[in-house]
Amino acid sequence: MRHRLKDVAERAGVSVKTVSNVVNGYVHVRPDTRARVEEAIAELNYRPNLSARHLRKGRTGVIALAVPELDIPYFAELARYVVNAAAAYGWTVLIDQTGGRREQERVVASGITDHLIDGLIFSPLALTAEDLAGLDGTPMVLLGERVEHGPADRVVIDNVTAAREITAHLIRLGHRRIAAIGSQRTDEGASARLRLAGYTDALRAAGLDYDETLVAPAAAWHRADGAAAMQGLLTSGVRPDAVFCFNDTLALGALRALHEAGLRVPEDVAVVGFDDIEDGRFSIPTLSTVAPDKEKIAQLAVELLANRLDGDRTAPAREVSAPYRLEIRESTGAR
Amino acid sequence: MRHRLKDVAERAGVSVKTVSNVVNGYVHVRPDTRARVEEAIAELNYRPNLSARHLRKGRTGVIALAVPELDIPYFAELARYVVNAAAAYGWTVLIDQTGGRREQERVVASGITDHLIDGLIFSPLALTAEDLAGLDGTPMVLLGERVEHGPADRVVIDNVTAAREITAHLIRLGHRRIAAIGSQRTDEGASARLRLAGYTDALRAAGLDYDETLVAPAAAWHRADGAAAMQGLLTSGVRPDAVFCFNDTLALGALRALHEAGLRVPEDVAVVGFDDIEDGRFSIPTLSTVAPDKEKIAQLAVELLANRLDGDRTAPAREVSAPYRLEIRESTGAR
DNA sequence: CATCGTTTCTACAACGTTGTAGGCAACGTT
DNA sequence: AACGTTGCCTACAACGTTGTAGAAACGATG
Repeated sequence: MRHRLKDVAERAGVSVKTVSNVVNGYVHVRPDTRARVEEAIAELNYRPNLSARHLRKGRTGVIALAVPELDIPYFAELARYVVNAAAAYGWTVLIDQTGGRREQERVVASGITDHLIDGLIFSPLALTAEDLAGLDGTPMVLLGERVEHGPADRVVIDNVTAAREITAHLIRLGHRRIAAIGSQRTDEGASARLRLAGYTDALRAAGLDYDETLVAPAAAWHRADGAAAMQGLLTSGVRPDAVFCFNDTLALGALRALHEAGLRVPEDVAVVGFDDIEDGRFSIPTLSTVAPDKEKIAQLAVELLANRLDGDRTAPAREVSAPYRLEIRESTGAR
Repeated sequence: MRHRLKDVAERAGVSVKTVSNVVNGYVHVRPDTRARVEEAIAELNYRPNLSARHLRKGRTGVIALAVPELDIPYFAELARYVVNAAAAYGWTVLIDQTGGRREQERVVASGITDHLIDGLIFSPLALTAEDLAGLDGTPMVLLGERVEHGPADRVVIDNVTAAREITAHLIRLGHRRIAAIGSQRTDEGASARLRLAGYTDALRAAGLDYDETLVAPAAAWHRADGAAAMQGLLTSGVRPDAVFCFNDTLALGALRALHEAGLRVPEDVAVVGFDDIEDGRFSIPTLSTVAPDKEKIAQLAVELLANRLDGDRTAPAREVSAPYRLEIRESTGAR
């Protein structure tokens, strides 16, 4: 069924290599020969065998994107942009789901896949710098702050400043008892640590006290965790006038919990999130948030990977920063 | 850096093939030889080259999942389940995003990828049965009703009955002017056609008139389209007492538009969706919906593909049906 | 002791592709 | 006329793996 270079070659009456040259756009092929070969290719519906090509060339044209969970909207949206950015290089993207488990992340990083892919864009949750240290193999670009001084290129956003700014926005609106949802005790969650730091920075700058009872942890950052954390705050008697959730899904859960408690947003409690997922543009109320430029993040990641693939693989790791902006919507009083 | 069978063989003092036999769990290898080989494998951190293996065996252990858009929550959730179901077979999933464009879907189906993957699970939006007809190549499982009598295995849910049931639920609650959002004029959108049929069936069964002005088209099925369609209905003066949206994102958009128009849900207008995405479990109000068993859909799809890969590739196409249930929440009055 | 079957291992070829080296014309230059 | 250059093409080997065929060692059987 499937045809090979050899079949095309026989049909066109040339050598296998000449067909290969036509397929690869090699210049020195006579126009009539090229035409004959192309005709044969079309007739047989020939398509190159990528595995064989890879085996020979060492390149597949496939990169992997590894994220904790695909049904977290932030990662789904990011995946979309990565796929698009990679398409500009003619690459296909293989998407891997690690579940945020360290073991699975290690498997992905150390490359169960690494003979199949040219490079890896990786958003780790649980992996440590040591896990990454001993890796030979596949060029890698890390997303986020989880691995701070690892051996690989990274794309980050300035979490501390962004968190400070969105908290300052709440303070500017007159809020004084500002809760934070999403802190994490474990070593995991570098983002959590940085966003918490930005939050406390903003409080300090405004002369407000840091009140530990206003800070609620969240094991994962799903809607259910946000709802539970908000409920926890309310039933424990603390009565915040604003809440900074460390991502949008937490915030959507918090909105829900506030609604169930009969509190109005933003009149009784203002809410902000982080990530700018699409849900937040249609929720009731719409959600004020930090909007990282996901398209840019994806482009930068793909670009770093491309440079690494074509260039010096032993060059020192680079770190680039992607922009963000504040997106003020109804949940902090905009209308 | 990367080691080959040959390196392991030299280190263990055996032939290349013996190492291959150990790697593949061949029985007739003396225990001490096996131990020596395994030691060498561990020391060199050997991992087989998948491309080479594929070239030789014709199998990669990689399947592809092609969906229109990853940041449509339904597909993201489905992708998660497919990845998990595939893991049970030791398969990796490559995720492809077609954008729902026919050209791109055709490329995917006819297999730009098809030398790299063993099989394809495909959720087409725009593809026709003819596009699929002439395909040699890769075993394929289709999701949904888009291609009705194609040459490939399919997993479907009974859209007509499900739509009829959720509409009947609205009628049972006393609603009489029930709008529908999501119809599509073009040939695309088999789901739209079937869900519309279920809707009209339910009206007819209850002796209600079909009122064309209550049916709003939606080009795509995003939140923004749902909001626009709902707004359109309201400004055109029709005043429904309930809305059946053909998927949940449309419904979330409709909720938003109703909110902006000052209408309460469910008191003034009841709303139902279709898909049971996570957002609908936390939206305000929470969303009544048809909940297809996504995990089951994924499992069935992977299973069909496995049968096709291991079994008779020319056997007639099979079609299996996945269950669903109604999930009644606040948007139709539950509390 | 000869024969046979089983276990354990090896050599070789092949999967489909492309890089390298080289050959043969045709051309322009001395 | 001899030479080098260029354009076009081919033959061969190699990428890392596994299936096939068969060799060598061993024990069991008659």
